[in-house]
Amino acid sequence: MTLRNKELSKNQKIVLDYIQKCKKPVKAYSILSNVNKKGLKAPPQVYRALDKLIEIGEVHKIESQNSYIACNSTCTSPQGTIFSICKSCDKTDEISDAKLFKFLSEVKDMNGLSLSGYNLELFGTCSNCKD
Amino acid sequence: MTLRNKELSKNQKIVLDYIQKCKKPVKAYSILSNVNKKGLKAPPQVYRALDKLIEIGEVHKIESQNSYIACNSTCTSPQGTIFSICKSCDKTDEISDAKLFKFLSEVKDMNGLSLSGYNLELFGTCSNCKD
DNA sequence: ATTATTATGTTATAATATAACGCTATACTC
DNA sequence: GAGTATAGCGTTATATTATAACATAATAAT
Ligand SMILES: [Zn+2]
Ligand SMILES: [Zn+2]
Ligand SMILES: [Zn+2]
Ligand SMILES: [Zn+2]
Repeated sequence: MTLRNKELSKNQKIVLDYIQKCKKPVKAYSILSNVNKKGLKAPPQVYRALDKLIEIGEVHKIESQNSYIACNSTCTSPQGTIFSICKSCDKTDEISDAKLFKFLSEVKDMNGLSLSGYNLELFGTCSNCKD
Repeated sequence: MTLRNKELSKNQKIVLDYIQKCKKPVKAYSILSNVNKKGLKAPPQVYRALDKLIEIGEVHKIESQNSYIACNSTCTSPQGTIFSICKSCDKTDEISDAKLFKFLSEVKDMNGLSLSGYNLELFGTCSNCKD
């Protein structure tokens, strides 16, 4: 049983289900208010679920937006993530460009740093907003 | 007169001076308490200065840490930033690897996104912490 | 000089995230 | 299966990060 397929707890399932239904990244307090009817009443319940889901790679945090998005399953490891983010409409996609992954993963001993992970956020305008 | 060399206001100078003195990224409220004696008394004064300094490229935000660091002057544009971050001691360096810059800047029309900027945060262990 | 723009000082509040505590469920191990 | 370790839950309170709003002052542009 991989980390990823590990049995999730009740709250973890509820939070993951909700995030997966969302097209766009969602904020923690928005998750909270949307799963309120499922019994989650306070921030720690959401944040604890998020911590676990992020740890096992089912969810990623979009750092520049303080928001959370479900992994699209194409990322090979939770340690390396790449996102394209539309500054106009917030459309956000996890990118699985092999060349980019390879390039970043091969950044060895950059500045004396022995690399264990990375996060790349690409900003721009999506095709829908371009017109 | 370039954007970068523009005359700064009093509060902007105070905040930039302080950030430049710091070896590591600093938090907004830490800046606030450290420039208190210079007359900045409330968060908006710091955040407004930060907004401007970030806009002109003198300061960058380390998104994963909610902290701020002075530009080391090697980055060509405020729109593309790369940092190496030690997870053990928070040592953070702005990286100016030409190949990496070039590679990222050439990510054209990734996922339909027309790129206007990016931020890459590399995590790992610095040489001091490696032992 | 008039006007537009930018910055300031201040109070209050919003938004994001964690500490701490007592309790419960589950897994492990002997 | 009893004992014990680990992970999760529910709850209250609080810490941390950031912005809204408003009145005033300084600076730049016409
Ligand atoms: Zn992923
Ligand atoms: Zn868009
Ligand atoms: Zn820079
Ligand atoms: Zn270190």
